[in-house]
Amino acid sequence: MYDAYFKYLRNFSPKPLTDDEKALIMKNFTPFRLRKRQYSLQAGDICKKFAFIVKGAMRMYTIDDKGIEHVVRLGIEDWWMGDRESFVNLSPSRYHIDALEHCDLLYLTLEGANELQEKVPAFCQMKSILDERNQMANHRRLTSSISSTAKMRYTEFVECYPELADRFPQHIIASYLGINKDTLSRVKRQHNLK
Amino acid sequence: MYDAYFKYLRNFSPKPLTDDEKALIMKNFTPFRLRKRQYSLQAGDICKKFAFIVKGAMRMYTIDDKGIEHVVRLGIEDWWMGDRESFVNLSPSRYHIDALEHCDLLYLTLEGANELQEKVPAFCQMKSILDERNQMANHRRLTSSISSTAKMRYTEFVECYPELADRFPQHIIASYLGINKDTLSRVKRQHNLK
DNA sequence: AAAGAGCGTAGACAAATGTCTACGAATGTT
DNA sequence: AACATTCGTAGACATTTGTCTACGCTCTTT
Repeated sequence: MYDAYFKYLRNFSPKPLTDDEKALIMKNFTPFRLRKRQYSLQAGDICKKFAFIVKGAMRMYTIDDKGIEHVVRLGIEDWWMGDRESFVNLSPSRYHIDALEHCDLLYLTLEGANELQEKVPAFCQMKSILDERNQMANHRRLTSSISSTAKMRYTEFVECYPELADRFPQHIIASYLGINKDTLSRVKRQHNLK
Repeated sequence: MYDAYFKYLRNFSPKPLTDDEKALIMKNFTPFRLRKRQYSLQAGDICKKFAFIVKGAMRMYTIDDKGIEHVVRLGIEDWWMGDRESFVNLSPSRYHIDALEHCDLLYLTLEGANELQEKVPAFCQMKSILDERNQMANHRRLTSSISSTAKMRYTEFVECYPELADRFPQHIIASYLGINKDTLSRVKRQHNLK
């Protein structure tokens, strides 16, 4: 389990981890197996653990007044999943997180994250790089959501995240893109004809 | 000019600045007066300076293939304005930034930012808090853009940023919200009737 | 005062997207 | 094998949003 994370860390810092660092990581990451359809977080609860996805597929979403689900984030292997706002501020989350496939996770608490950030440079490095990337990705998603049609948004999504496009069911992707599942179906049909 | 920024910093760190710190800030921030309709950044250029707005109102936007402007960010007193991706990566920006009113700015270069981050704890503190906040604000904006109608988006916007709502012309706000200016006009009309 | 630019509003129409219902294929469950 | 569930597709229709044109108001500039 932990090897997946050690390997992942090498993407951010080429320097090999010391044994002490590995021990710290193993101490602070708790392996967890989340079964399909099981919740990792329920809206109203505080997000006390951030998940590193070793294997599987997850989503984070809200449910609005009309009972409609809106997918806010998707994640598969090597992605992180959690409600950052709730995690950092210890505030109740507005989001649900659940598994769309059986998942192998490594759970990290806030204290764990803080300790690793202090004592494991590679982790700190990872965090700051991810923060930057995340910020840019969100920004791009926002721009495209504001200025593009449904068809363009879907095309961009497939180009940008091909792994996600065939991993998640279509209605989930539609929700992620902020469009109706029927609309997405239509868009794909018209797209194929050209 | 600098006093505005010193005062602003106190929101992030109560500890008063030392004279050395003040000197460092004054060394790295360049005052600049940007007149109405003047550009601070043109798409294609590298964003070499980040602006702290002492006074005035600015916007950042793209122009798409059809020549339509899409406002990505708005800013007034005590806000920052710049294309972070371009600024950090020294990559050409896709955005324009200009002034909607006469502006008094404090310009900061990347080197300046790095020096301040190293040597002025209050600045570093400010940056990390702003990063967090910015991330959350973007996330909220994204969620609302994906899951809300035009009317709801406008209502949320007014609640969240009343200062912006009456400071910027309506067609700019419409663009910021990702809706047509005519649609926003309609939405407001219907809103007032209820 | 005159002319022009910027801005908000309005209405008619077009296009995009949402809603609803139904169906069939694939999959999982018993 | 029988059954229920999930998922994608399709078409008819409603609603929302965009497009275009026109008008009037305000402000600036001349």
